[in-house]
Amino acid sequence: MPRISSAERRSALIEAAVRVISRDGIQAATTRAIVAEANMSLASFHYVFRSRDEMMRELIAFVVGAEADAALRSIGTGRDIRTALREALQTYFDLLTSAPRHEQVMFELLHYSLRTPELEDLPRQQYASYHSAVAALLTTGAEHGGVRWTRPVDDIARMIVTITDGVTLAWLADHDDAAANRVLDFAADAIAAYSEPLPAGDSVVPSPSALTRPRSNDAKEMHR
Amino acid sequence: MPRISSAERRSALIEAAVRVISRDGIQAATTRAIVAEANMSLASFHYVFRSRDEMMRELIAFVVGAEADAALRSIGTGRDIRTALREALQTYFDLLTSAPRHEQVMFELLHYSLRTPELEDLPRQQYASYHSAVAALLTTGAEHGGVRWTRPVDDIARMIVTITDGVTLAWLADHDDAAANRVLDFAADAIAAYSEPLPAGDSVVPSPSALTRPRSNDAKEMHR
DNA sequence: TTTCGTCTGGGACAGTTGTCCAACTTCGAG
DNA sequence: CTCGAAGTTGGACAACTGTCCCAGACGAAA
Repeated sequence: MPRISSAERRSALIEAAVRVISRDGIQAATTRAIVAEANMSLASFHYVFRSRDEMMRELIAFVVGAEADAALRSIGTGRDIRTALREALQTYFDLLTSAPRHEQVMFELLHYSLRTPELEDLPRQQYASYHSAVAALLTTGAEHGGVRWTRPVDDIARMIVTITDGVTLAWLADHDDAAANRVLDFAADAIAAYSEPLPAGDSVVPSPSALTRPRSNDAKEMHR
Repeated sequence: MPRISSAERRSALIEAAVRVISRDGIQAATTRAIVAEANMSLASFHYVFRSRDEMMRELIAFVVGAEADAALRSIGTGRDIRTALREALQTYFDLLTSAPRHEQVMFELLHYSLRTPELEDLPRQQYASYHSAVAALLTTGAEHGGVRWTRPVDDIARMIVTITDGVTLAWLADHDDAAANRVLDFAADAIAAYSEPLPAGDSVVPSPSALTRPRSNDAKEMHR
């Protein structure tokens, strides 16, 4: 087969492993299944990875990073903060229903990490990453909506991650779209209750223009 | 070894399997590990179970039933509904922190079922079981607190399961007791907001003015 | 006591797993 | 062109997996 640099092979194998795990579960992500998916020989695997665990570690870091990035792109465009929240949650839910396997993989990797001593520091980082991504989203959303949070953003971010995790699990189990949407309505109400209008003149962004501002360029440069 | 009836052997093996999974994860629950934990010979396994999958199916049913039972025993004793809710959530959280492996096993079994075609109907039943157990709890709690829910109990039950699942996952990942307690405070507030005093005078408890008042958490000391 | 269905245990089977090796091929620097 | 490093390969290894078979051992009915 073609001659490929070591670094390319690493990422090719990781991407192949992600496909295998999505399709058949983490249990099926054997070295042979992965190299078959990547159209490589078995020996290539241990040429670039010292062990399967080493590859798993890189895979998880890669996939968690991508997940946080995806979250950061889901800014709601609603006029008021409640609508913006609901739309962001809907964006996530649409993502879930259109690619359920992806979120399923996230959970499987989490539990795999929790059971693997060499990876036991990863779950903490994984959730810290989620929380800070959502917190950044909340801060941006509040500025756009001309409100401020009456609780620490970190706490509210954790509430949101809590709810999306819970909704995801239940939906993966019973695929009840309507029930999930009712829970998301509830969540948007409850979270929006922890916001209040900014005192006049105190705002960084003038309220009226924020309300009518087009949504185009906002999400880009906000990377924590 | 002693002569044991087929039924006894079944439950002994299932209990041994639960111990193995708790200790080492579902991927370590091999037939050999299970019979070793139960002090049996390997052949005994296939004498009472046609296959490992058949045992897994029984194990999940057994363990999910026990989980729903445990939920039903966690009725809050608070006078107002908000306090009762918070106490019930605290009971669950104490259970989680004192036996984290148990909830971890629940998730692992869920994901195992989702990936096993012959078991794919189990997750739906599992969550239906959780939801109805919590719904029963909510109905009892409302009667006890002299209130009624302003939304269908089934929806509220789903919200609660959503939140406990989410809190559990995050806590398993980062063991942040304080943050979890703040989320549970939030949940109790938000859920209690969907209750209202019974219209007639048949309420056992005087109208609680603190019903929907957000309350800061009186966090107990947390380790770390 | 004999019989017979129920239980037990050791061992075997074929398949899969992670890891490694020795041999082979390619390629660019000297 | 030479040569050594980098890349590639099929095959092997020992360990482990789920499952099965058969020779027994037990206990109650006959």
